[in-house]
Amino acid sequence: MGKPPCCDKDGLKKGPWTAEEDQKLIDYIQKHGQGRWRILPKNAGLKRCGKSCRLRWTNYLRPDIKRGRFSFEEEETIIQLHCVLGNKWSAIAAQLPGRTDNEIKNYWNTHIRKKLARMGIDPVTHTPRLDLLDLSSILSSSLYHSSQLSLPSLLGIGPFVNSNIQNLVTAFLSSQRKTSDNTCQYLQQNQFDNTLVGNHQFQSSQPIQPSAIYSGQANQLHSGPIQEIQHCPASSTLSAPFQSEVPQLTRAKMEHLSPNLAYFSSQNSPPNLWPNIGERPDHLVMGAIPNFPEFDSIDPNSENHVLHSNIEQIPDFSFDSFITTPSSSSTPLNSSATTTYAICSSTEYERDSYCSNSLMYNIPNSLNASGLRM
DNA sequence: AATCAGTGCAACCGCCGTCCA
DNA sequence: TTGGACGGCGGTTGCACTGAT
Repeated sequence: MGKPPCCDKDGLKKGPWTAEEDQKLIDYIQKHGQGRWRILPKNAGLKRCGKSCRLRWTNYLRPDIKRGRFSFEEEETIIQLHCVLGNKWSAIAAQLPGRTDNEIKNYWNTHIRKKLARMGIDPVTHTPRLDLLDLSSILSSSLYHSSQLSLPSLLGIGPFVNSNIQNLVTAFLSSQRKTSDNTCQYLQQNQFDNTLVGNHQFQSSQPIQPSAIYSGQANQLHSGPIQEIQHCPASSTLSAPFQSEVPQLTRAKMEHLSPNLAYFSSQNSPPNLWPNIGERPDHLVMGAIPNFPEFDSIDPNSENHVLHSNIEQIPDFSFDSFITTPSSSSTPLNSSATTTYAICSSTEYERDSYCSNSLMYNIPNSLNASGLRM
């Protein structure tokens, strides 16, 4: 089936590379540069296929590769980006200088995924496993009787993604629906606002247990600063099919974000996409469409690097694309999954127990100080 | 000391998109 | 327009290593 592997050609070696082969490859690339992988092995005197040479170079021999254990911040970045991008390892790797997509992929599969699974979090959706939770009643109640439903939490990413990721999602949703209903726009703006305000609450008070979100307390989480929305019937905001799928909402298909996020990789000094939550930028006021995705300017005077964009430039996203398949998991949400999040420590053991701050509602200062990250 | 299961990671595989003649 | 070359990507495999028994 299909064309045979390139390495099946006679005489081509497979398997681990020897030091001699490595040196030949390094010497050749230093002399001639990379590329032209098809002819490289022949010219370099290697009995390898070009593809193997390219992989060896990009994943191992490249001089700018950072080896060794992933740092805490790198791990956080991976988790957060994966929450948005999914298995777009190359896009994630673009945000982690010196790390290859292969390395990140391996790290995810061997470390992070297992940790999340241990915690009862679906590593695919980044949400607690909801199988036994009757969210439909929660959500239908929220949709029809409350204006305080947080769209990010509805999407199932709220508790695990910092405010900017939530903003990205909200912005996309806003852009998708902005032309359909002015009153909906009003709602979306409030949702966006709520995200910020809500996170401020989180930061200034105790972290909210994710279990609160998923046990029907979501309405309480955003109480207070949130204004009542009187004019936007749920049906105009969420289509009927959407409502019908609400209990299965798990992960926003944010592959669409990749082109936009890829923008960051072209920057030498990536802007901080994860500003301090809770300190709402002045110009992100009611009535302002959330800025996304061009990120054409960064407020240099603010610790909160505000991302500007022109909403009109957002590509045509299908709202349906944000509604994805249900969780693949069948494990019910358990109590351990909801208590671990609040624990935060720097010890190795606890790190392995997955006390990543990325799972907290309040993003630590260290995250900002790291200069992250996209 | 021997065995075995679990883990981590480099390397491979197959598919896909882009480029260009 | 078409098809081959090329490179990138995500998924998977295989093996070396490690720790438990």
